[in-house]
Amino acid sequence: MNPTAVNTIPKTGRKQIRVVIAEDQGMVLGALAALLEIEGDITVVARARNGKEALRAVLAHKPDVFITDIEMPEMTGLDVAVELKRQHKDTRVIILTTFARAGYLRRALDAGASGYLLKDMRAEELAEAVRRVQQGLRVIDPELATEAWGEPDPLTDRERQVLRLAGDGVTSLDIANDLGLSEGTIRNYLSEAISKLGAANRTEAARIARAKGWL
Amino acid sequence: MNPTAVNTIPKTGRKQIRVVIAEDQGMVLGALAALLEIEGDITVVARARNGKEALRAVLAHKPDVFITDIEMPEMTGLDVAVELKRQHKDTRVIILTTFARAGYLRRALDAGASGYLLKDMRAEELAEAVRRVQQGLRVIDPELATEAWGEPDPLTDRERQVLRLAGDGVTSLDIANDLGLSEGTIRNYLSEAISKLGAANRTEAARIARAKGWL
DNA sequence: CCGCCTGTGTGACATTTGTCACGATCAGGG
DNA sequence: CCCTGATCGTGACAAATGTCACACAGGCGG
Repeated sequence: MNPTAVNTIPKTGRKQIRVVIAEDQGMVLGALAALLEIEGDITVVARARNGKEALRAVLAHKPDVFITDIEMPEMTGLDVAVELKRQHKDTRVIILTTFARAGYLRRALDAGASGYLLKDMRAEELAEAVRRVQQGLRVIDPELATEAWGEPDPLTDRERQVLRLAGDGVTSLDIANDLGLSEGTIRNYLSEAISKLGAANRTEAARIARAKGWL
Repeated sequence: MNPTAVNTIPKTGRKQIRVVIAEDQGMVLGALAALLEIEGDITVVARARNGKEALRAVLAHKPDVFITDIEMPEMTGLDVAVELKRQHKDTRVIILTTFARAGYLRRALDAGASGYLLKDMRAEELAEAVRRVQQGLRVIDPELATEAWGEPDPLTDRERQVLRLAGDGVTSLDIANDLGLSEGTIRNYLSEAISKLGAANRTEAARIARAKGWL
């Protein structure tokens, strides 16, 4: 069974598209590389298993396209994108992630990413997206593109920070000591966050915020 | 050992190893298939994106090896393995998952799985594992193999059930109504679970239990 | 300069949560 | 038949949590 064997684009004709891939799960990283390599017109010049490694690889190889996961050790894929933008590198960035969260997409676009794909799209679409992006087009998952215009994150930085800890079961008092604030203040932040998110308590609030990609 | 059995397997010489893959993320599914196909001695005869589809595919194609994710729609990879065992099918099962949880491994072995691999292993190891498993060997992630013999799940069914809800932010009273019990009873279960897990509160307890794969 | 928002803090109060001690029932194993 | 463990319950108490009202600082836009 070889559905990907044939494709519209000539495999050998023009110059190769050079790609760097970053993904923390080794199995997925290797598999994605294999997937792109069999396309013929795409070459994977480097692989990275965390954000810092990825940044180094992109700076060193100056690929046409950089494909990256978001949640990685050391540095987030979004952080890497931001850094590349800051340095005015012209490598195009494709975010490839599990999470269909409006918050992530928004941050990705702010970071100048050219693509935002979900891992549960069809595998064939990845190579196609690489070609499109290399030509200067944008490739955004269609469902997300609309949903993203939904609700912006209502939380302030402090509220987010406090809620993240509370959601892991850290106690108000411990959070206060961690951040050098008073316990009452922490309770106020949590109360605010709970009401903004329409939750019944800190745990539910954290769950909601996480689901929306705000944490 | 049989003289015809070769250690270093020639990529083309022998008969192909027939494989079915199940994985809900299309991108990963396609990529894994590509990864195995380039090995030459492995053929992916079918792909599935959920548990039921996977079960049908295995029954229809009777492959040598069945590679499956755990967390999938419709039916868990573990459920599929259990069902195959129940029907005395001799397809070998490899569980391929993100989660290094002792609880999952234990259940996988109970379900008669021949392999338990983590997605963050090196990609090359997958094909090798397929070959080993087809020869009747077991392939278990080494770190897990030891850790799994560590702690068994200390929670009772009720405690697990209650903790799962509490971890999502459901209130003691609501849980009580849900399950038709008294609120005090719920608090007792939670208190027990918290102390068994060495946590400071329900939220942390849920986090710990989830991390261990007990929820 | 005047609001307005965020960040920070206090104090008071009601509710929820966590702990303990104590029972009762029921099933299964030795 | 007795012991054990899981299940379910009550009552009481201490601690954590959630809500409100109020206050004061700094910054930013109008």
